[in-house]
Amino acid sequence: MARRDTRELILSTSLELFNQFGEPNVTTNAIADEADISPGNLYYHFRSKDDIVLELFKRFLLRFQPLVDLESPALLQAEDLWFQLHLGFELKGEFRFLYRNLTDLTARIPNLDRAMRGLLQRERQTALNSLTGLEQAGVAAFEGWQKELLADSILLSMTYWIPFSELFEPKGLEDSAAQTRAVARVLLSVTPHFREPEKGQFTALAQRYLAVAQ
Amino acid sequence: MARRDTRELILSTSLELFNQFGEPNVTTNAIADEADISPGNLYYHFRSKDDIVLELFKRFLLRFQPLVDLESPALLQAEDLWFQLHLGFELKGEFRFLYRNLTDLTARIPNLDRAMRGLLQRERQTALNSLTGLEQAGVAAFEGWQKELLADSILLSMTYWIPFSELFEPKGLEDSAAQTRAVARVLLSVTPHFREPEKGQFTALAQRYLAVAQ
DNA sequence: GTCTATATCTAGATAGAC
DNA sequence: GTCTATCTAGATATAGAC
Repeated sequence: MARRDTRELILSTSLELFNQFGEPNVTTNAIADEADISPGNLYYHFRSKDDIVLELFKRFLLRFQPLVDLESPALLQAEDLWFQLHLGFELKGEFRFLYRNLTDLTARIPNLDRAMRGLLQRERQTALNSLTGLEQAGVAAFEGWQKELLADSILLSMTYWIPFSELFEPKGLEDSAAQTRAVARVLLSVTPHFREPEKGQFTALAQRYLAVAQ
Repeated sequence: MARRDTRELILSTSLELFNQFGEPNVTTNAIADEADISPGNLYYHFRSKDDIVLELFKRFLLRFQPLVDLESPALLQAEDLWFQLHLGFELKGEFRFLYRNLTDLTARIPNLDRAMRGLLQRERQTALNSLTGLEQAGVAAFEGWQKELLADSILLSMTYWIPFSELFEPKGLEDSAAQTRAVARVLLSVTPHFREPEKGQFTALAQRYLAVAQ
């Protein structure tokens, strides 16, 4: 097999096993086994297990980056924001092993720690910008620290919704219903700050989201 | 040393190390070392490492239970609810290692999985009851699924606030400021649904909470 | 109850032939 | 590039003396 193909095979197999069983519970031997290659071959392509994790994280970041670094959020329509949100949840679902063991992974792999911290900061800023955009468009009004608090609360949802929902429905994250519910939830945490008529409109929209996902 | 004392020493040492370094990164040898006893002695008192984790969880549960199983939440004043909330966050901070590795711990230890699932369900119910209490007291009004969504969102905060905040301030959980902020956050996620004059009162109260914790 | 010494096992990782 | 065989380290856990 060509050099690149095996490398890709190892990555995709690892991702699958990590997501299914949790990264700490998947050995390099198990990966090699599942990919039908030898352990030695795996270590020809990757220097270490952490190296595989890091490469997967890079792939995740490459696809997530465009969603976080929005150009002019203030100009976006509210609908676009929910769409971005949905894409984000979907992508995180695809790499959900990263979010199940965040603390330990970042503690173990310094490069991942740095990158993840940066990512979270940018996500928070993006959330803030979006709220500001809604404010400037006259759709919503926030007083005092409400905006910052809401941004944190959204970030918490975006970061831990996946492991949280897995506590209740262990295999529920494969279908997209849980992700849809997550989006609706975030949506409904913001609508109380909307003014009419947008308040009623978006509350109804979120309710419909939720109903579909039941 | 008396039988009981050594056992307690092992438990308290384990809790300390688990909280500091994360349970997966603490070996039984390290525990024995820190407690100034031999590894063999440790295994005289506990059959396995999981046994230690489970016993610590039981201790946690014993103290947390009374906070969850409130008798008649509808009769409680709003102030009492925040106080309960605060106590809960404090207690979870004391056993924070449990909440950093929830997924892996529950995957590894079936007994813990069952108990934790039950606990989360009861917490959710308590949150719902409290919101219903506020509703019946005429303090707040919720439409549609807002109440259920808010309960989930509160439960998410109560479950993952600790690991989440550790991502930003790795050593921040030892002081109680982060816990106070967490309480204020939950508080402020509910106040938008309050009616006046309680709305203004509690928003102000939460802001003061936050200011103190900065 | 507590120790020292050690068994057992499993993970990550390497060496060298092909 | 890929394999087989093996090393090494470190973790859980046990045996048996005191």
